[in-house]
Amino acid sequence: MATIKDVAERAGVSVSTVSIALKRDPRVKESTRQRILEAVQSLGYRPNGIARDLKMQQTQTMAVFLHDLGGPFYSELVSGVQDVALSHGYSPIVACSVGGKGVALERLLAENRVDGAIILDPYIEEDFIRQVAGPTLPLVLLDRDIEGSYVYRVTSDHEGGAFNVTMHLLEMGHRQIAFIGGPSVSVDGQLRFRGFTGAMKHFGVDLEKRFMILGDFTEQSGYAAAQTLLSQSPLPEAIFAGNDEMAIGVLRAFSERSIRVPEDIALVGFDDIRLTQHTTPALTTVHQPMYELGTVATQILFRALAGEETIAPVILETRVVIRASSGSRQ
Amino acid sequence: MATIKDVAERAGVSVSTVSIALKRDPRVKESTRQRILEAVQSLGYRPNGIARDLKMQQTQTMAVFLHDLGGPFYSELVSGVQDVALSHGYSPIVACSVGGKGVALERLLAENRVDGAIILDPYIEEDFIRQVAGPTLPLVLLDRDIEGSYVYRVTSDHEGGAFNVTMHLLEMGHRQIAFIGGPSVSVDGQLRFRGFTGAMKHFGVDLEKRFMILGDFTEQSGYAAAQTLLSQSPLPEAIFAGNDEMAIGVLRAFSERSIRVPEDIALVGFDDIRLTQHTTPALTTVHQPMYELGTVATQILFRALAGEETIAPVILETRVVIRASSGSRQ
DNA sequence: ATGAAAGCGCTAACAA
DNA sequence: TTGTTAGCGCTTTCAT
Repeated sequence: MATIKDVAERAGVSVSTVSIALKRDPRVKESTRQRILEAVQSLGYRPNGIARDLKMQQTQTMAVFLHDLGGPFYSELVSGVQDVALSHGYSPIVACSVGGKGVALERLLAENRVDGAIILDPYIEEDFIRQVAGPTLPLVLLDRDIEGSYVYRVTSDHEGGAFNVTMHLLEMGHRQIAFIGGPSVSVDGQLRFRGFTGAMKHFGVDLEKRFMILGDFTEQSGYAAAQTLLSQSPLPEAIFAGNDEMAIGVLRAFSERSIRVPEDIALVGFDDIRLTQHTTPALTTVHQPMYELGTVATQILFRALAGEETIAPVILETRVVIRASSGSRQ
Repeated sequence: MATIKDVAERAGVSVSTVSIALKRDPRVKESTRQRILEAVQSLGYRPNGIARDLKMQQTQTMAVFLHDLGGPFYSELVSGVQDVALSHGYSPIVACSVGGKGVALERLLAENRVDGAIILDPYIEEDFIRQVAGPTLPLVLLDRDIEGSYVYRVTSDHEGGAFNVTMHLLEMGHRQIAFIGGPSVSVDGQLRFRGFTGAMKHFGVDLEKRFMILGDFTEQSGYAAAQTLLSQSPLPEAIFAGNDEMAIGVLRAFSERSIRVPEDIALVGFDDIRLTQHTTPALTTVHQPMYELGTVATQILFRALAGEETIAPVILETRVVIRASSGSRQ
């Protein structure tokens, strides 16, 4: 691999001349620039980014950490990030935080290989985040509730969305409503539950303990939750699944037992993943503005990078999407 | 940010001692190691990965380039990559190759910021790939047909899969079969077309020009293709959409016009994305082993990194998944 | 068991 | 307009 030194020798100039010539600095004469360019060409020289990063003490790179890439709307989030990052001359890279005790986390965050990061992963430990964040590494957390310096927050209005979709069920006349929750670490799961209970209280409806089931946001766990519900009749009149994945699991369990949605029981989810439009019946759910989440988070990251220290947490609006699964008003 | 030098001073030893002590080298006495560890602790020292990368001339990091992260089965691919990479002490990072003329591409590949990469993107230019690949940067291409040194190839058997699923349609008695192709740059699209024509020829069925339509693998283009077909009756007896996305577009167009699948017309896709199980009717398609694609590609990358120069291209088996959309044999 | 010193490839202040 | 030089933070011989 040719280095800048090789180019300098070949062109008969010093390294510094090559360095500045390559950034089209007008200080270097056009004729020498040409010679340098030829040397670059013939040697197949490409600058070593790592050396530059070390010298410059920054990488122009930011990371997005996702718990698993499979998440159904991550692509939109990442587009949002990418659009903003590129406009600042940054390239975003995406890494999964799972696997091998977070090798990628260590390597990218703890070892300074990126200038900042956006994190959407309930499982990354709070201590680690606090430790690693700093003036040279601002961190924007999505759907987390951690305070700390150089730690910023953006979230969707999970509570509001859950409140509204629960109100929708209540307005449809349902009272016996089951809730299938997410894993306890997930703040968004907790907020959705708060929204649910809030609406129930608002309508003066008591919660039934046996209708509160814990899942883990997987289709599997939705399926299991439906089994649990089925084993202890009578069924509730409606189910609010903490996310669409679990709602789809419920749907599968019900279709196996020929229980009709929404005729026998209404069902709503949360997230508005693409699949919800294609299930039978199509699923009523709550839409999160994922693209915007990405852009807003990235904008905050750049403000932090620019030196702004305190930035208020941002909460983005969600929107109830009514489809067939919650029944039709007659 | 504290550096190794700060730690050395604080602990009253030399930089080199700190360096080796930190990798638990037995040469350094336990008592000094303790002192060093304390210094690390109190200064909050974390090694600078970039400096190490520069010195070591490698990053222990590999990249996966995807055209867009949204791709429905990328997550499985990435899991496969991750599992193998981690076992080699590497962390994979994922980057989108689109946007801003491939800033990420430049930065990660051309500037040595990763030790190797896996590329799944028909749009990245062949020249760039050839130029950038080298002994210090092996590249594994998925679904591409580029020869070059330090360029390796893995692909699913698109042609075989397409052949088989077309045979399935033919065996169901269909003869007038339309094909909706992918964008011309995509080798996999071409191979699927080859498989299709191969099966048609095998059955001695002539292709009708008006039934060959070009799409671009988006749902949109499938919808448009269906419109085209509808505008020039009679309809074919079956449609082979080059991928599931387009098949879903076709389905949408047909449902709007109340054309029944498979009663009025049979339909098959390709890829076996998750959605195909949930469409109405469920979609017959061809399954690609995405996880395996990831593991195999990564293994090849590490063989190349270990010095193996010529590695034969690998082709992985695909499998026809028969569901309702292709009709039932009576 | 520890330290001194060179150097990875680049940039930028300062000199000439 | 170009060259000299120092140094980014680390690892690693080679001395001691």
